Amino acid sequence: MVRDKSLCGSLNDEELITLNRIGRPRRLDRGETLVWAGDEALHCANLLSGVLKLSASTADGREQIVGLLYPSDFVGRPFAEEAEHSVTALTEVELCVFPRKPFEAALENHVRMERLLLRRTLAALDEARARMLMLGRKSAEEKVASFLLDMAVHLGCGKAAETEASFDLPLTRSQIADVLGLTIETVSRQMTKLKRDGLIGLPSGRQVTIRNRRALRERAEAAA
Amino acid sequence: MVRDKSLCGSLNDEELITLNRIGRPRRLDRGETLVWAGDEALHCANLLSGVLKLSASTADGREQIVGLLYPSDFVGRPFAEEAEHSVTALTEVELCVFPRKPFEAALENHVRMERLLLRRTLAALDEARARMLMLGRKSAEEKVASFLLDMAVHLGCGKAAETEASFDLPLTRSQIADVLGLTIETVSRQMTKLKRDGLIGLPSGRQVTIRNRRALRERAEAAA
DNA sequence: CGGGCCATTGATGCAATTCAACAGCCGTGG
DNA sequence: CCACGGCTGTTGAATTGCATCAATGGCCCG
Repeated sequence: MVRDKSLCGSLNDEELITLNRIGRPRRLDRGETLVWAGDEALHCANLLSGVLKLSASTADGREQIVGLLYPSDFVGRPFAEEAEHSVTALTEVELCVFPRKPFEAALENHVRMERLLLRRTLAALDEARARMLMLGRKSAEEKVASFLLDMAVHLGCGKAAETEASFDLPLTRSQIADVLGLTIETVSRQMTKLKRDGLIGLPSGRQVTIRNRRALRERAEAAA
Repeated sequence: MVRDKSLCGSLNDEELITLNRIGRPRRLDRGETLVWAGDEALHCANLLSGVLKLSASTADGREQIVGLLYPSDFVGRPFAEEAEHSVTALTEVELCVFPRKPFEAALENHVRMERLLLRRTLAALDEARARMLMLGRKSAEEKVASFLLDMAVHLGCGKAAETEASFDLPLTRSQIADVLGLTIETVSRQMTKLKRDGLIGLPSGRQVTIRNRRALRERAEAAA
């Protein structure tokens, strides 16, 4: 099913053979990191299952998560010698890893792959920019509300328009804070506020139930 | 000189002919906007001279500038029916505009153009993510210092390592605030602080002199 | 049972926003 | 020519949203 949307998917047989020749499966445990920012960029990959975080940090250790990757997402940065961001598993993760150089060569030889990657990169750029609006201009409450709605969508509890939805957050409070540019405490406080107001339920640590999607969307304000 | 780095540049003659057939020159005055967020995405373009801002805003009107475009940068979003961001001229601007559909067709037929666009998009994504770190994790002073250093680079006063550099900001204080996720007043205060401390000079409204690049870099903290 | 994590909650502090006043600059039109 | 209003930028005072500091409880695992 991942194959349908992934870079490997929607390739023809010949292209698939090429990719398979250079790709190797790999598993990561929760917390393991595949790439460290600043290291030589040796690999690209396709995410098959699980969730990855893409993070950057300041010289003095402040961290910002600059992207979350879900199954079928592309991992890595072709054409760069050095990795700009760290890539770390938030859950157990399965990848299909390609050494970067051969992968780049494959891109050159298979126009459809390159085309596909271009479209994904353009989409990723749109998403990054939407996040810039959130980081720069939203309040803590708006950030947390948007985040929860986002998670619901990505974890598959998205579409069911106005029914309740429950899911398990793959992130700790601290990681959520790093996504939103806040602190642990503020995230926690905003979540209990949303709970007090009946918009969400927090049965246990990582579990979230969206009780009133419409109202939550209102608190997320801003442009979708 | 723009041709050297632009999408049109580094194309061969046959490709150039194709582009020229579909592209038309266009001029924008300071403040004119080429594309409105939410409108149908009709055009792509190459920026020949001047500076453009790319901006997003919340439902209630808060604005965030999500990117600045300089000569030779690519403008627009191929393969999207609707524009996600507004594109507005910060200075007088010259563009080479392509209707989106024909441009997409040209991409399909000219692999090297597509390849070039992919690399640029990947670079833009890196830059957007660097900005996310800034928006989420830097203090007002760090933001302003980084911004000024950035501007120096983009306006060509960049390289001259440790000499003084002067330039004219193409942005008003309010626009700088929209880049940094701050308010006008905070930007103004931080700039006069940097001036008081002797790191920069502010001869007149829009003019800036970088007096001590090294110290300014220290205040910008974080990762470059 | 004890020691890590993780999350929540309260008290306090501070950086940035908000509200407000004012000065310089410019073009317009009396 | 100068008076005027609009726009940009600076500065001050008050306010506040979020960070910081600190304490506590739950949970898992050794």
